[in-house]
Parts: sequence; structure tokens; C-alpha cells
Amino acid sequence: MEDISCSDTQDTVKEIFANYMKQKGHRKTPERFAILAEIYEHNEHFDVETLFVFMKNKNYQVSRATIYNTVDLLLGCGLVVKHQFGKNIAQYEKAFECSQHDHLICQSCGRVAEFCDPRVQQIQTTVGELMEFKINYHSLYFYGICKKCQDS
Amino acid sequence: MEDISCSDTQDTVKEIFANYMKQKGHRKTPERFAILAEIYEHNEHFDVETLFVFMKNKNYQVSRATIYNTVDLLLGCGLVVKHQFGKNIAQYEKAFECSQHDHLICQSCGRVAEFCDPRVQQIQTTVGELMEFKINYHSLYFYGICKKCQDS
DNA sequence: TTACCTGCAAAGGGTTTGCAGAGTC
DNA sequence: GACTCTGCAAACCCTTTGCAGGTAA
Repeated sequence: MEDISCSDTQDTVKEIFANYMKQKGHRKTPERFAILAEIYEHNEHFDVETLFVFMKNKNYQVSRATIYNTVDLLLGCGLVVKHQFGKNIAQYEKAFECSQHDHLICQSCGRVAEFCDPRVQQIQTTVGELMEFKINYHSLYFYGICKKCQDS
Repeated sequence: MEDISCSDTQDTVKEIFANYMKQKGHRKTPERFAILAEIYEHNEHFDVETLFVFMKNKNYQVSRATIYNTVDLLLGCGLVVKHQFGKNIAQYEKAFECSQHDHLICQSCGRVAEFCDPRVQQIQTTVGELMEFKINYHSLYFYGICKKCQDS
């Protein structure tokens, strides 16, 4: 996967976010931009608690409530995607310039793997036409047992 | 959809469940069979609370803890499938003799349509082999705008 | 100045856990 | 008879909410 933590990307998403907030009448607070920047510095899935600790360790202290608030805004403008991998912990993922992929979840250890299969897109097209839906996006999860858990 | 609440199906899933428990060394309690039967009497998705209330209203009182326990077993032997529709409430669905289907959700009116495409199963097989996962089930959702909402 | 936003802490709600008694094998 | 399962309630934990002070516009 290409490095998408470069300053160019950081600037672009910041601009997208700023425009979105202006359009929606939300205030552009330093906390919100700091959270966006933190999210785009990492490539892994994350949950709110992880993000909270990361920022705390950088001495940039924001409350959990503000993180939840900001992540909602980021979902609204498509800069972040939300996943529910079977557990009750919401997982998030940055969504700008990320290649299309889907997820495999290990029901034993919780490990999440990614894969990409072009047939998913083909099915989306076929089904959209057949059912007369204008499809915007999909979510596909495979649940099973990963290699490590099969062996142990 | 065909009626799958017939006694034949009830008997068959009961047998599958019994065999599974024997194999795994779990005890065959009346509560567990009652929960299985209740699940297979309905065709809709359900959550634990709904199931709990249904059984309570039938004067078959089981605790929530037992329902959670039993549903886990049913997931283990593939008689039930679990969904996480974005909320924090787990949704379940019976899985035996249900024709494989996935869902289209209209983001405008909330309508849910079902479709079936054999390529989903093919992808599951391919990805399972490639990623060395023993895949038990999948969930696939397409989000978009249905015909009626496009027209209005 | 006017809301909206933040931080804190408590409340909410689905799920899990601990324990005593009941029931399966 | 041994040991798991059940039921109950409390504990857990992620998320949301309420409120007082702070800050963008």
C-alpha cells in the first residue's frame, strides 16, 4: 500500500474537512484538526480508545467525547469509514485515497485481514442493474478461523 | 421464501444441534432445544432481547445469559448467523435451509431487498484458500438508492 | 456576544461474569 | 456422584449525555 501519510495528503484531507465543516456550519476547532491528523498518520484500523491513548501520549489531550464527536463528522464527509467486526467495539479506518478492499475477521483471536477481489465490484454492478438500485458502496465481511488459530 | 418452520425442519435442526453438542461434549438441556425451536419458528432477524421477550410471553422462561450461551453454540454449528448492522445490538438469523442471500439497503427509505449471486460463494472459497482462513460465513451489504426513491 | 464545542464524569445499555442451586451424563 | 448448566444480578465496557466553562465566528 502506498504511503498516504505524506504532507500532501494531510493538507488535502484537512481542506476537505474544513470545507465540509464550513458547509455544515460546524466550527473549525484545533481539536478536530488534531484528531484528523492523528488518524491520517496511521495505516491500521483503530478504535476510539486507541486514538485517545495515542494522542494522550503525544501530550495532545482531547477527551473521548470529542473524539466520538469528531469521528462522526469525519464519517459524514467520507474521510473515515466505520466497521463493526462482530465485537462491540467500533473500528474505524481512514478512507481517503485508500484502495478498495474488504475484510476477513478471525472469530477466535479477532485478527482482521484485508483482501481485494474484483468480482465484488462486478457483483455490485450486476445486482445494482438487476434490482434497480443505484449502489453507493458495500460492506463485505468474511468470518472464520485464521491459520494461527487453526493450528493452535 | 419457502416455509421453513415445518416440523421436518425443526426435527432436522434439532438433530444437527444434538450431534454438535455430543461431539463437543456439551449437555443437551431442554433450555437449549427450546431456544433453538423458538429461533426456527420465526423468519425475521432477531436480537437477544426480542428472543427473551418472545419466550417469556410463552411462559417458557429462560435467562438472557442462557440465550447468549445457546446462541453461541448455534453459531458454532452454523445453525445461526450473526449480523452487526452498525448499531451495537447484535442481530441473529437462522441459517439452515435458508437460501443463501445477501442484502441491499436503501439509504433513503430504509427498504431492504434480498438478492443471491453465486459469485459471492466463489469469492469466499477463493479468499479462504488464499488467506488461509477457514471461513464460516459472510455478510455482504450494498447501500444505495432504490428505484422508487430515485424516481421521486 | 452568541452559540457551539470541550472536558469531565456519570448515566445508559448490550453483553459477560460470579455464584449457588439444579440437572445432565 | 461429578461437573456442567441455569438463573439472577452485579459487573463490565463502549458509547452517549448533561453540565459548566471555554472559544470560534
